[in-house]
Amino acid sequence: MLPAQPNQSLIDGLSVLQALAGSGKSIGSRELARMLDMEPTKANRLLKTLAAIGVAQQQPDKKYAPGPGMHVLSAQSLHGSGLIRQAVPHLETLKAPGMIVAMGVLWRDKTCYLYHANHDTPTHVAMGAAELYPASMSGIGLVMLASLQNQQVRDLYHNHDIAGFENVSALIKQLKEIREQGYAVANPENKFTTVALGLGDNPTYAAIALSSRQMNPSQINSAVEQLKEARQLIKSQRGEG
Amino acid sequence: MLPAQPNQSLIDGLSVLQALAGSGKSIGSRELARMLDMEPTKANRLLKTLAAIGVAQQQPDKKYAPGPGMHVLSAQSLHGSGLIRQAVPHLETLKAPGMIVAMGVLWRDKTCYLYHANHDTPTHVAMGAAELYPASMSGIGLVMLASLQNQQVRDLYHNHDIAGFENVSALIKQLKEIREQGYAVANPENKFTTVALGLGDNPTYAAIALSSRQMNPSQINSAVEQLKEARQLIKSQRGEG
DNA sequence: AAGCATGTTGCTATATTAGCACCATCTATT
DNA sequence: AATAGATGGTGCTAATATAGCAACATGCTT
Repeated sequence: MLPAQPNQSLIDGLSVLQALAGSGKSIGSRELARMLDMEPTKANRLLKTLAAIGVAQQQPDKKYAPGPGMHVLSAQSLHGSGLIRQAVPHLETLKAPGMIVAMGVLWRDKTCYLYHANHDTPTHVAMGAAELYPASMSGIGLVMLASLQNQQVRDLYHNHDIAGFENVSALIKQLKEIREQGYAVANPENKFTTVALGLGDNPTYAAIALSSRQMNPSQINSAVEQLKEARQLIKSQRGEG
Repeated sequence: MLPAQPNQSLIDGLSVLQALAGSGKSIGSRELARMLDMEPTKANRLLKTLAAIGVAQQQPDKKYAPGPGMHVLSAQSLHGSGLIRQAVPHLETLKAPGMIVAMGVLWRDKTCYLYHANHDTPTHVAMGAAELYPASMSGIGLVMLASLQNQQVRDLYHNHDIAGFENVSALIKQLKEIREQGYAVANPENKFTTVALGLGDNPTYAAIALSSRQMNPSQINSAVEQLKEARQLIKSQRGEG
């Protein structure tokens, strides 16, 4: 919830930072202003401020790219939360041919993968995933959505379409089911089945998932058990157990 | 350089974000205010703003911890720059018993390691390094400092002690040498020898290094050659070659 | 050369933040 | 149980920093 006196400049600045980090290439200030529907002067000043503190850097062609500070931020947050360090070893034991192992968080109405691997993906590629996928169509996203209150979900999708669902009520109905059974099953495109489980309660800070070609009920059960075991191991390593 | 109209709120907000990411534990607003020498109301409002957009999250005890947005930022910047993805495979080939392989960037007057491994460090641990070390005492830091202009170095250490050097002039003298020979050799504590090489020119965005117990001149040469080879491979993969 | 897009700045009305005083809540101490 | 101190959080108004127009310099394309 917003404080009594939210800092709008910080919010805008971080939008710019996100856009810069997510774009994957260098970007000019007016171009970015259009992307974010922002006044160009403002975008320019925010970018230049980010560049001054090293989080962005300005290239010879005057466009802006992520700077060393962004890597520092990234490395420190990876390290600081300990999530990756503690979870990855256990995720790697779940690897198997034909099976995708993933960990992710909810970002607005998207799932952001922090780890995404099949059995032969090298670790550094798995960790560099960062793909964004509609939350309502991913197992991880559904589990994370289920950890929110219904009103928060309604706000999130206020005036937006929900990929894979007719309307908010249909989504909320499925979230109720997920809360009851404690895990989510998703079938995007009816080709892959994903089973997902949340990590941590209040707040659920991330979720882990197993995915493979069309699973039958007994395979789903087995995936749930594997995920529960991994969750337990991660929990105890994080000192929550 | 700062723009005509820098955004102070954004600068302060990112200091808070950095502190939060770097602290490794949850932190209260007054505590953080003291750390950053900031007025407590301000710190509180910045933190709550960060929490509202998901970059921080408030825990049941009301303290603040890094939130999912920070992981998103981290994952996107890791992925977006491509640095890790493109460099790590080549760094891993440099691994050898007794040898430390590292990649890092300059952050203010510190070296921040993005990758730090000996021959048996698992990749996900190597990538979660994020240690901060005085730049003037690390090979990577010296190489990155050498890529700055002397005046920038002076500004950086204005009114600060320089670990390992008597004064700025002594440091600048060594930087000159590094620029001439194209690589840095550091001997912190006279126990380990580190050889480091910069990646990219104008700007030098990162540096790579090999480190082991006391190297003799021929070992240093061999390390330089290995690093040059790795740099060439990384460059061409990044499309700079 | 002309036209257009871009990065950047100066300027001032305006919206936003700073920071004090204050409240509610929690914990530790008496 | 009462008290003292710390904390997270808010309301208020003076003081300040930002918004956004207009404008300039520069580079690219036609």
